Amino acid sequence: MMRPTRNGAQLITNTQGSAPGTGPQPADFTDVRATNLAVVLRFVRENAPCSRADIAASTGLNKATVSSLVADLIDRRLLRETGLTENRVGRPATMLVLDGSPYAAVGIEVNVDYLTAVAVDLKGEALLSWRRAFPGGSASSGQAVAGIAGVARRVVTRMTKEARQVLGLTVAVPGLVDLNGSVRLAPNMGWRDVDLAGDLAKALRDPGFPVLADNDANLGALAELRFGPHVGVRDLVYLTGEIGVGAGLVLDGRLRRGGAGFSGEIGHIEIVPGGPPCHCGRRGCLEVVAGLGALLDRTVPGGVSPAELEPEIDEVVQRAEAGDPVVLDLLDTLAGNLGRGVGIVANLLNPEVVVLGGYYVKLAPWILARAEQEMLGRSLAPAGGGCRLVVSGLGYGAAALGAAARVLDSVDSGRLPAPA
Amino acid sequence: MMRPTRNGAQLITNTQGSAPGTGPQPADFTDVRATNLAVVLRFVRENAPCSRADIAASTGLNKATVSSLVADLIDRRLLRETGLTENRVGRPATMLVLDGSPYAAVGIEVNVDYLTAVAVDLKGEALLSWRRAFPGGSASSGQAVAGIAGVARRVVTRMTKEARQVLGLTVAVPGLVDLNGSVRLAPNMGWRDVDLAGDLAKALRDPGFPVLADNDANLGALAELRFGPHVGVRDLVYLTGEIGVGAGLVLDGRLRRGGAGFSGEIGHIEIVPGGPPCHCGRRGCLEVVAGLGALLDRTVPGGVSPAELEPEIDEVVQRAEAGDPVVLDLLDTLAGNLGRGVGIVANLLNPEVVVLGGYYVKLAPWILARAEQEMLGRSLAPAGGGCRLVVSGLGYGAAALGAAARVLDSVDSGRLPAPA
DNA sequence: TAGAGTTAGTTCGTCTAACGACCAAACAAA
DNA sequence: TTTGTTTGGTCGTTAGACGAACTAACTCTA
Repeated sequence: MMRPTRNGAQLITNTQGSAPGTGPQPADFTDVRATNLAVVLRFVRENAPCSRADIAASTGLNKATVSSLVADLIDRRLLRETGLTENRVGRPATMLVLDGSPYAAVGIEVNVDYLTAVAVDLKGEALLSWRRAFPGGSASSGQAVAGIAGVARRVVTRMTKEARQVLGLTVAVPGLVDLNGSVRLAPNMGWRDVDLAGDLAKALRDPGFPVLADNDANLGALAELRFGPHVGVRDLVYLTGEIGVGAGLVLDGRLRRGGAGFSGEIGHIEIVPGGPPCHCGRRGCLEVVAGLGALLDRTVPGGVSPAELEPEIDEVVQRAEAGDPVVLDLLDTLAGNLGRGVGIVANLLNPEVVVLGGYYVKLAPWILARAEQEMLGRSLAPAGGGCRLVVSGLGYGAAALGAAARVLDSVDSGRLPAPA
Repeated sequence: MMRPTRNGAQLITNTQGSAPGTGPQPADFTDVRATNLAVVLRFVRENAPCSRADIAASTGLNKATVSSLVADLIDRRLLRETGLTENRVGRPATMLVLDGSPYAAVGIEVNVDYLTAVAVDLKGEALLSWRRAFPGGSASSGQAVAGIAGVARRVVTRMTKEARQVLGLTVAVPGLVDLNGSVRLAPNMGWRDVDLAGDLAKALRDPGFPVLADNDANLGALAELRFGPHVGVRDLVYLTGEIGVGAGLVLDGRLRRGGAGFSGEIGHIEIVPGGPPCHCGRRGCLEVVAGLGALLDRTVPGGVSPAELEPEIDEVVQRAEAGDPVVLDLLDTLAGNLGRGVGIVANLLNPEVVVLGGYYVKLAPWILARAEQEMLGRSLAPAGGGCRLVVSGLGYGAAALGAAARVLDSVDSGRLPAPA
């Protein structure tokens, strides 16, 4: 059991949604309550099933306070009492778990050719997982928003039928998304200045829950943090492995989105000066020397179509498994370039973990070791500053899952649903 | 006057010094008090002189609460009442200012050839500024620590003579400093695994104030944030311009040190594959293509000695001013390479500002425009994602100043001296 | 089977500190 | 002088964490 770890020097800080430059906000008692409710909620999430006494002992909160907080969370239907402990000395404890049934968090990932929607309960367990073709690349942004809204409505209806209240909806987009959830630039989608979060909220007509949008890599990082095997990790970088390459940065336990929300654009860092041309107009970008487009261009005859990405990757995997020297060589080169990109991240940010997502997962057997070696060789800090390069276990749905995780994060940081 | 900006969703978060992975700490009333004391202190810092009524109106705190908080801060000798307002309708207000006299924050920067010590008061005004030769590169780490301790003792004695209490001491080191203030690697100093903060605290024999150590670029970033013209900026990157090049990262308003404390090592990112060899064993590092060593190697006959850096830079400046085409060409190349490094930072972190420090300041007329152009041309986000490249106005003492700022930051975030 | 011991959770009184309402003080303008 | 305005303090209220005492419900032991 954990020991109490109270610490005298704490400040109440606004954790989300505050305008930049407003400075720290003063605190009052409701903030104390919100903080402690969130502490208990998170403790139960990580330690369920557990008793009130466990919570008190581990958090350092007073037993009476914990009882009050738990009662509040039960009122809000966030926690639920389950059975009693048995065969133990002393009074049996009533165990607490997260209540999975009353709420849902919705995440949607849009991409050039497909759209993924997931809903999870408070525990993070999947309630729904749809994947369907979506003409994101060819439709106008207005049509795309309408399509997303349609899917969102259907998800919400489904959740309502299950008697669940939707706590929020987040959309993951491959592109630059500003801090207001407006897509400033999404080259693959052909979007520019689309107020996705706003338009979607309008299309859903005052949905009664927050609608947000963010970059797919950012949300992938959140998914790793919540659903991946990274207990206690506070500095993590997630790399998407699609046609493009993007990074999501979690530093000191929170997503860092940059001044305008455009952080993580690792794909257009120059890795090979004078290298192959990139659609962005420059040459040798990480994306063209370590993304999947270039790999497929050279292995699959007739060029790459986004809609056929998965079978084409499978073909690469098959040829690699068969020992095709051309493919193995290309993968080794890709791994080297990827490792150089990871090395940049390791030197600049010193994360504890860099997670490879997307199609990198399938290619991991042929690229992971080389990329890690390359990264370690380029890190100034001994042993890469403790940085590990690992493969995501979340599969393709990471961004959508992260979008849902974004909603749960918001709950975990104090935005609780009102009591009934 | 600012408008009240209370925000319902706040959490009390541990702001510093907590072990990683311990998760969020519960809050009690003392945290509310500490938070609000810090809010008032910071408000007065940024708006002095101001009245209690101003504070209440701008922060949204209750007038009665503000009065109580101000009384507390006056007890602690952090604030001081100054005169009354005149010629205004209504009762004249008693104005409040930071009390500059009772405290001092000490910062020391060590380098290969020199040592800088500064002390500032609560307002950030300089009380003392020493710069002296220091055989950091040639002495053993033990001798160096003893030397630093000697200087520190003299600074403390001086402050004590002025009847000031030292609130803390921070040492800036060019190298990898872990989260405990232990220097893991400082190639230029020839140090490895030197527990600088610990040894120094020991040498000062229970000094009664915290002794910390951190990387010079990190502390330079803090100096810019506090003393530079960057009001409201929450995402800032500072680049040191010495023989080596390091970065200090401020993201979302706080220094981000990475998982082990080794963030910001931009100097050993490969910028020119197959470029000139670097002392780290690799080639084409930013440090050798945009640092000052390479520049001086090619402009100053007979190689570079750290002790002669300043006059040698001056010679470069003179030759540039005279229009020496060789020097201008070298500076242009350096600027291009620097811009490529800044472009990486802009793409990955999307800061609002990148500040060039150290000797880059003197070279700015010949490198700033080119570097900025290069950065903008490499940023995926339009207009560099709003990133500006500017020159530091703080001069060479930035790291020492930042070390002192580190102490003030600690006060600003709630670690207040006890009342008398 | 009757304590004795142990653990869980509640009740109740205390205390901290923010808040709202009110009030006196001190000025300018009429 | 009167009126209005602004400042800053007092006082009672209130939210909510905390500590101690208490009850509940079990196991263990004699």
